[in-house]
Parts: sequence; structure tokens; C-alpha cells
Amino acid sequence: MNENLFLRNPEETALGREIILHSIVLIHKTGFESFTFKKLAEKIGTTEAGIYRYFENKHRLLVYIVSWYWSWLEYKVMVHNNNIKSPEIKLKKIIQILATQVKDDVQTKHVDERLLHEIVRMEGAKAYLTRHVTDDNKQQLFKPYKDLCSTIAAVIMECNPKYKYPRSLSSTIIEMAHYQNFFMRNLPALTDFGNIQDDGKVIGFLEDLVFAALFPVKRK
Amino acid sequence: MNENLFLRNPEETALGREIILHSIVLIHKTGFESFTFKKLAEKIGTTEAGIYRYFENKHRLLVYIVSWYWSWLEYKVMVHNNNIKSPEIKLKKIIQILATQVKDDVQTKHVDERLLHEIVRMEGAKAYLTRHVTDDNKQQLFKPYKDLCSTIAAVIMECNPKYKYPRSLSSTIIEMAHYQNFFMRNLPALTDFGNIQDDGKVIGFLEDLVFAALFPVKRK
DNA sequence: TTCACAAAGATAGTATTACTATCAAATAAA
DNA sequence: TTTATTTGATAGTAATACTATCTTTGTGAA
Repeated sequence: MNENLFLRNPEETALGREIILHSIVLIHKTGFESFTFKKLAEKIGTTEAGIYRYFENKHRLLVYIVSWYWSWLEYKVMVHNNNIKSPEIKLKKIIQILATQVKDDVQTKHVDERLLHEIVRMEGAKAYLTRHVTDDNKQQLFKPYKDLCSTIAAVIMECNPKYKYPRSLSSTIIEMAHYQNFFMRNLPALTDFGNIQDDGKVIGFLEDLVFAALFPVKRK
Repeated sequence: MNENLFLRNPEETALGREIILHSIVLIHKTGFESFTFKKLAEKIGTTEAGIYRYFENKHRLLVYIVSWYWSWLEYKVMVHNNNIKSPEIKLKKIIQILATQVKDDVQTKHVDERLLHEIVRMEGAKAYLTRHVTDDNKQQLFKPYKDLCSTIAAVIMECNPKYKYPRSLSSTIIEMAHYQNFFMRNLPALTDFGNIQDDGKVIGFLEDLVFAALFPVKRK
């Protein structure tokens, strides 16, 4: 993880890991706007000042956990696509990973990936939708997201080396995997899935969209 | 405008119109998080209490101006597509309207549409990315957005009545018109447009994507 | 064993935010 | 001209987002 994301590395101490663990639980429960360092401190039996030693402010903490998620996802994509040859199957697998409800990975004891996935779906965009995106970006805070985007773009180029928009398509897939899911659950009129809350629907839409874009029919 | 959006209709009084006018200027300048009713009150020479008489809180004000924007856009789409017959040309026009830098419409003296468009690009998602989306939705706060989505979905169905995802494609177009533009300007690695900041690039991407989805080649 | 020092705890304090309440003055409608 | 409505002015509160300082605790090298 990028050192600019924290003041002290939370992975290295027991308190740090408590902060990560419970910030995820708390943000998941109450949403990012009503999440405060004070509430978090009370929950883990420390003080506000204790948390400020690890993170400059709550926005940095959000960027930290969101980045953690993207890094973890990239690793997951790598593992799953490791010995797949067909780029098309790879891309389908990526869409499936992005759009499917995650289950907690027991290997990481201080992170509940299922909750984190739901946080990223609802709060992820707030990591970069700020007036200080440019500064944050200069500090490389969004590297894991951009890396994932590059990885997917590379698979897209394997599918069709002549496709003109691999990165834009890639960021579209990532964002829409989350947004269509969010819409399906909260604003179903913006989708064609009712509020059935079936991940398969979003996967179907994205596959249709992506493969149509990559293998188009010639038009005048 | 939906009555649930405000406590007192801002369009009906001079102070109300001042609130709209300067909230747009202020949110555009400093971003939504650092925008406060106190700063706004100082700017227009009234008091915090004065603004609270019109809007319950700053989130409602954001939803109000964002909804205003979507309503205005829907009107604009209607006017431009009024006497076009070809649904494909209609759809292209819609993409162009959505993805192009707006210029101020002098007819509405209390709203600067150019600034508002830039606000919607950066802050628009914050209108619904909250824990209270469902309640807000029940109060019909997002109706203009959903109406626009329906309008576009109808044009999509005119293009290809067999297409399975008209609403999802519609919300994808709307969101991506803004996001790809935002990425191009702030996180160019997520796009294929450098940071040239040319609206035409985003339009090209979206047209390619949408028409490929609507007129696909048959694949195994 | 002790000394050093880093990490955490305890406590206090500040400016700002997000409101609510009250009362008086101005203004517009009847 | 009376009356209701809208605004202005002022005050106050609980919570938020920090910063500062000082003490205690634990760990590990000398």
C-alpha cells in the first residue's frame, strides 16, 4: 500500500488492524457521511487521537480501504486468470468477479471483503469525486484502481488489438459493475432487472455490451 | 419541481432565486463538501436561518439543483429531437448533448447551466449515493433522472426493439458521459483520451459502444 | 537490570458545522 | 388599514474535525 495513504502503517500494529477492521464494519453499517473517528474510537476502545496517528482524516481512510479493495481484486483476477489462455474467457471471468457478490476471504483476518465490496459499491466514487483529486492522484493514491484498469485493458487488447478504447471500456466495466448493481437494489427504474437482486443480470448486461463493442458488425 | 425537494419554493421569491444562483456558483467554486449554508448566506447577504427556510439541509439543495439540471436536459433533448425521424440520429444527438460542455442558457437568469453541468459531473452521484436513497426515492426526488433515463430507453427501443437492456444502457450512457469526461480531465489513465479535454473523444467512445450494442454481429 | 524510546492512553481545548428557536422589522395582500 | 407572510437579527446547542500535551505502558538493546 502507498505510504501517502497513511501516517503510520495500520497493517503493522494490532491497533492499526483494529482500525481497518472496524472502520469497514462501521462505514458499512452507517455510511461514510455519518462515520466519524470518534465513533470508531469508541467502538475499538481507543481515542480519536489514537486514530489520527494512523490516518490524517476520514477521507484518507476511505481511500485506503477502497485502494486495498482494488489491490485485492487485482490479485484475485490474476489468480483466476492465471492458466486461462483465451482472452475472451479471461474477460468474462473479470466481469463475473467484478459484478458478483463477494464472500469474506478468511485469510485476511482484519478485513471483511464482503462488507468492503458493498462499501466500494456505494462509497467508492467518493474516493475520487473531490476537489483535490489532482493532488491525490499526484500522490499516487489511485494507483491500484488505475492498475486494475490497465490489466483489464490489456485483456481487452488481447481480444481485439484494433479496439480503440480499451481503457475507457475498462473503466466503464468497473464502474458499471458497481453502479448497475447499486441501481438494481436502490433505483431499479434505472435498470432492466427489477429489484430481483440477481448478480447474473448485471453480468449478462455487461457481457453483451463489452463483446458487442469488441466484435462489432461493420456499419456505414 | 417536486415539492419534497424544498420547504419553500425557491423559484417564487427573489431570495429563493438568489439561493439557487449563488449555491451553484459556490458549489462550483469550492466543491460540495466545503459548501455550507453559512458561506452561502454571507455571499448573498442573508442569514443561515434564511436559507433553512427554503431547504432542509445542503443535501436536499444538491438534489434540487441536480434534478433541475436533469429536467432542463430532458427539455433540451425534446427540443432538439422534435422533428428528427431517425431514432439513430436522435440517439446520436442525445449522446452529443450529454457529453458536450454546456453553455449558459440566458433565458434562465437565476441558473448558470454551464456551471451546473460541471457540478453534476463532479457531484451528481452524491445525490443518490447515500444511506437514505430508498427514502429519497420514495419521495420521488430522482424522478427527473429516471424520466430522462426512460426517454433515452424509448429511443433505444426505437433503434432496436429486441435489445434487452434499454434502461441499463441508458443509465450507462448518462453516467459515462459524465464519468469519462471527469476521468479525462482528472484521472486520464482511466481513459484513452490523454488529457486533451476534447468532448468529441467521449462522444466517439459512447457512440461506438452504444451502436455496437444495438446492432451486434451474431456470435456463437 | 536498566535505560531508552516508541506506541498508546488520557484529557483538554478550538474552530467550524449543522442545525433550532425566538423576536422584531419590513413588506405585501385583503 | 389591518393582517398575515416573509425576512432579518441574534442566540444558542450538540456534534464534528481536528490539534496539543502529558502520562503510562511495553519492548528491546546496552
